[in-house]
Amino acid sequence: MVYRRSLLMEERLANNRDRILAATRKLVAEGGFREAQIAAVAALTGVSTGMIYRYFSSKAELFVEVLGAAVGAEIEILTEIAQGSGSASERLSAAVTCFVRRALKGPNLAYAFVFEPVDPEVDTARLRYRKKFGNVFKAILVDGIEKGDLPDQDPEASAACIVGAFTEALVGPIGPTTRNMHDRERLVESIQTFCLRAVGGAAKQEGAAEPTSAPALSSDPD
Amino acid sequence: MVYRRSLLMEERLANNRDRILAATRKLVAEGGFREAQIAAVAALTGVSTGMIYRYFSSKAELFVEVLGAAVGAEIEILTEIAQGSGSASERLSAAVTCFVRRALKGPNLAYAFVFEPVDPEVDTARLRYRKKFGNVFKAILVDGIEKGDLPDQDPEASAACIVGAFTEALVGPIGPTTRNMHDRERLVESIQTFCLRAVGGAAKQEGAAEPTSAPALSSDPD
DNA sequence: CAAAAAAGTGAATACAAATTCAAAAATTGA
DNA sequence: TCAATTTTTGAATTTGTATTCACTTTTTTG
Repeated sequence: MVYRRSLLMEERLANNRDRILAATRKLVAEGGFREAQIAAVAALTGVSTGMIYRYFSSKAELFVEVLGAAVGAEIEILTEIAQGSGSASERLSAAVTCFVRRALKGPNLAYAFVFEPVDPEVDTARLRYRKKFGNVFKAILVDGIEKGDLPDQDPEASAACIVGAFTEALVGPIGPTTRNMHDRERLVESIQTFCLRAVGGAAKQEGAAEPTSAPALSSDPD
Repeated sequence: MVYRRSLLMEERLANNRDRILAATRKLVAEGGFREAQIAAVAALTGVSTGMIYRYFSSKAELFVEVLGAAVGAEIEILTEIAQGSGSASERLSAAVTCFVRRALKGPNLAYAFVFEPVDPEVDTARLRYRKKFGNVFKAILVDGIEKGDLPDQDPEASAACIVGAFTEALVGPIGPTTRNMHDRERLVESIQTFCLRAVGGAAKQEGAAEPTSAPALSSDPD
């Protein structure tokens, strides 16, 4: 053989993959999964449609990976908060606030990731991810209940409720509507209070934790 | 003209329409919107595909109508509870419990109506309906806040949170999983407690209201 | 019954997008 | 530069349904 993948080529391939992912992510952020057709992704990436299939075996796989990356980043941030110091109530407040704020910053992407209908395969993945979000909250709850910080309750159910609560409260605002900052913060607070009270936590504690790590639910990952 | 629609024919037409709706509903209940293709609906109804288009201008319209009917029935039941006597807390508990129980009875249909991805037109309708559910709860909250029964809060946001909470908590159980009665009732209670506490309501009051009207979130509307 | 009109049929068509694949371009090492 | 090999291309194919429409059947009334 006279051809063996050079290092340079190796790099380019990896680079291509990343560019495809980035393009998909951007399209999803702008117009939801709906707008991220293979042809569009290819065009934005600057390659042919066939190329996409060299890197991803199907559109669903591509989507799942994009979804997974974005969600993974969020989970990481939340997990950090969940494992931080402070009472369960404080951590819960911080986590909810953090998630909601970030979602409001990248509304389209958040909508796509949380709600937008795609195909079954992607939806299955989404369900898994939602569950993951739930687990972060569940951990906080379990800890709080154990320490007597929170009243006894089914942490599984409560965690699901929490995820559902802020998620649904976001659907409206998350749409094309561009709310102003004031409204947003008000919403953040409403949701936070709701969730905290829901699990029987102590009254809120403003200005807790909340690391300001890299944005992930906004279109440009700079 | 030598032909004018007789009363009998009029009836048959209306009957056909209903049968199409019923067939669609049944298919959705069994396999989600996914399984309710025009061909399948036609077959189950016992008519040709072309017939469907005599009664509904598109599949989306058919779906929206099915969705609307089912949701409308639920809304009616909830509204009755919301307008009933009793404290806001009691009515809220009753409404949540009622919805969750009914959803658990017809899991597939509930899933389809609450979550299953279809097409944009249907999804838009679904959003509207979700909002409607929210409004029922909002009414209870506003009333409760006014009467000093519940602490001050943004009823809009809280209502959305409530809908999101029980909805999300249902997703898991709503799947193919067939939980037993005990688990179910436990879930119902967890959700109810969560929601009630979330809005700052008084501790629950077992066995309140809950009219046992006709089932609607179960496949057969007998 | 016969003609007029509507209801009903279902094979053919339209369609939108994902996926493939034969050919073209690019890369590599001698 | 050349031959071997891989990467890339994008038009053609596939796929799965929704939708249409020319035709058949039924209904109605004179």
